[in-house]
Amino acid sequence: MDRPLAVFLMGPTASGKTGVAVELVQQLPLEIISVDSALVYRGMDIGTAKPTAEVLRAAPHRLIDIRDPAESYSAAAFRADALNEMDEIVSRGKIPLLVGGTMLYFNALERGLSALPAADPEMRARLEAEARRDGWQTLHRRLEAIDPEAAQRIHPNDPQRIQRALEVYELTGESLTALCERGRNPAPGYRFLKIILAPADREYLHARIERRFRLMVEQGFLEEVGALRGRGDLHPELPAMRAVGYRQAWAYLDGELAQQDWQERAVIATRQYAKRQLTWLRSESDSRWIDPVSTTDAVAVVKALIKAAGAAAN
RNA sequence: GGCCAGGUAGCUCAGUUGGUAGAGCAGGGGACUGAAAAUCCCCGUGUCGGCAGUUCGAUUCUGUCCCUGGCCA
Repeated sequence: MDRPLAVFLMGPTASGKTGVAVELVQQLPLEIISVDSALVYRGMDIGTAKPTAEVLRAAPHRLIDIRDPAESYSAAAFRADALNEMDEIVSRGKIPLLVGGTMLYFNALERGLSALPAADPEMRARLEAEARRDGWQTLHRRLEAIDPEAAQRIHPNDPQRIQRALEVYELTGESLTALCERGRNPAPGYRFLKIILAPADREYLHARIERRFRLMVEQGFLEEVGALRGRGDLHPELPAMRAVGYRQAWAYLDGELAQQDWQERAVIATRQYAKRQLTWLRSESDSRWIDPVSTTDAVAVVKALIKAAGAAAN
């Protein structure tokens, strides 16, 4: 028997992915898995444009609300979780529909990750402290001695990657480059149908982003962030609180951003996020692009693609 | 109406002792292996408000007009 089909529905933020996915599950034997690093967090609903409870009842999404905002998630955790969910869906005779905008997660799922150690909060804190004392440039020079290739690849101004490369070495005694050269996870036992939903017109996307953000504010986005902040155990450095919009709202509540500024900054951050997503999407070769603007019925097109891919299996 | 301060990149501004100008932000392109809605890298020609004058040469000096803000009537 052939490998089971799994469908990717990828796209930048505010491209209408959720709407299409919700319609699809009502018409085809699909089950949705969310591919989104922010939707995993409970209590982050408005600012992440999480589907409403009502929508989720009609079209359940897996891998939503699986973490507290104080926790972190990761590409590796996503890969494992997604593969579990996919197997489960297939065992019930359905097709997994992976919908989202976190391209690293799609990438990790499809192409796998190398055998690297998980993030180690203590090690990171230590490296952070060293960086505060000596500067990241110094740590970058240290990386150069340990792993010249990684140092070549990683810019001296990129603290996150310098930290990760050093963390990997400290934890394993082997360089990031050496570990990566040993390859990645074997390809998952699925056939992937990769669909990209993205408007070609950037102006149009920007307008949608802006409109959607205003809606979020009307729906009480600021109150949502206020409640999170009011918990007392969260802080702006957490992965969850660094999310687009949340970061700016938090800064406003802290008095670091003027009232008239935080909203504009949040919209700007969203646009820039969409741009990064599009950069990633452009490098996807074996995908089918659908422009929701010029396509009269995107749902019908996607549906036909899935049917064709399903038929190809038999 | 008078006086003052401005009019330079999409925005906020710097600057040119006269040799046609550059930052931040925005925007665009790119990278991406356990934080990824993250973290980084690269990209700056614009009648220097209009017209006229002085000058080899004016965005820079002069005149005038227009526009914006403030103060005074």
